[in-house]
Amino acid sequence: MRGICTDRVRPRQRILDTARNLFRKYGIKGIGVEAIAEAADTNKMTLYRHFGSKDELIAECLREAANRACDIWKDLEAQHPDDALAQVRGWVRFGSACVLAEDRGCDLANAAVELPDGDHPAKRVIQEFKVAQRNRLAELCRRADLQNPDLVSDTLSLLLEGARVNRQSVGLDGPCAQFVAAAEAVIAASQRRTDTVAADAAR
Amino acid sequence: MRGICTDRVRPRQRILDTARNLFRKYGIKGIGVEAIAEAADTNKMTLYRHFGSKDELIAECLREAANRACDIWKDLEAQHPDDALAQVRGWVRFGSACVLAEDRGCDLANAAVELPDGDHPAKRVIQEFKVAQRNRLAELCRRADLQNPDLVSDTLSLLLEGARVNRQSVGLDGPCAQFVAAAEAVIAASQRRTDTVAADAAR
DNA sequence: CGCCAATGTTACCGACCGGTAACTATTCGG
DNA sequence: CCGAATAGTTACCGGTCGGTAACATTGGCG
Repeated sequence: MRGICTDRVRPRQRILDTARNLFRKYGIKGIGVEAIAEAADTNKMTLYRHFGSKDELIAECLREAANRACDIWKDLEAQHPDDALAQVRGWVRFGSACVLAEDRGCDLANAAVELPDGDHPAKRVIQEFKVAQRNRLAELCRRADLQNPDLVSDTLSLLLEGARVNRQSVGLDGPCAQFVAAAEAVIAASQRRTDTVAADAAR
Repeated sequence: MRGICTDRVRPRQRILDTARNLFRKYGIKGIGVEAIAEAADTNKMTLYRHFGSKDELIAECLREAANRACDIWKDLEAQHPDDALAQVRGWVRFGSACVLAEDRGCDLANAAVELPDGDHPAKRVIQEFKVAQRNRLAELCRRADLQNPDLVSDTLSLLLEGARVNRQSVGLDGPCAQFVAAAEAVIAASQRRTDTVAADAAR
């Protein structure tokens, strides 16, 4: 018995992966620790030995999701080395892929909505992650020689955050379908200093 | 005893108002029906006689919130009669006021995040509301003679949705602080056909 | 007044919640 | 091969959840 091939990973990691999926599927408050443990082919005691409480499990899940999400920046640099503008455009396309692929939005943002309690251990994780992402994108926009880089990066952040949350309300046919077009227009409008780019951006 | 002056409203309305506040404060899944009934100076039975279930109470709350939110359009028309562009700008300022005033974002969008279950009676309410808002704003942008009115309205929608959800993760100092600037820039960029406005929009 | 509908009260249901205790079985490194 | 750490099992705790039954109380209206 037991799962077919999941046995090579230790319970701690199985629990984290399973919890992340179930939180996405049912909402953080919509799934209990026992169900998580069972779905991870283990038991409640082991879960509580690794994470002291459900709240800590939540926080650890988000920490992992945040680390995973931070890999973008390396990927972008790898795909477009020394081309900050192409990296900004890559960020947009990556964001679009997230919107299209995931029926649920950003785990961190969703958790912030689901956990209004300001003292929750997850809140610190969420805030630090979002601030870090914001700074990274702003830096990228600066290196891409865009006008008003801080305004552009915050605009792009808001567009993506809006697209990911709006998809959960309206679906794929809603405003989120315009995310790429909106983002590209913003980028184009703030790079007017170079001369030839305005034309292809209008398309 | 009893509340000081709340007795003039019938229990049904008291329950709706109280539920809306408590859902905001603790999250939909974070508060129980008994607590809602007691906070509304009534009891669980009365609640269940008016709304058949917690899920129906949630849906009814959102229906009311949606109706309340629809009053904007009349207000905008009243404040800037026959000036669609001013109404678009008014929409932006109203959105900004929401972001600044409420620590929690749009009740409907939050509910969509908190209730991943696709069969929940609230889902239909949320979707219809968001679609209606989108159409209204798009129509306004069309009447304001903006270029690409559909793209502009969706961009503005995404910006506001992003600002309201991002505020819950990062707080008021995050990207949401740039909502007005971002929105104004988008509007300005899409009204280049008239000649004099570009200057004041640059500020 | 007397009737009826709306409300309030109390007690209860089964299910599940997050969390713990005590004990056993497994694994793995020295 | 032994000992220690890790993992699994079972049973349990008090509390809360959404939801219901039966009955008592109120209040408005003909």
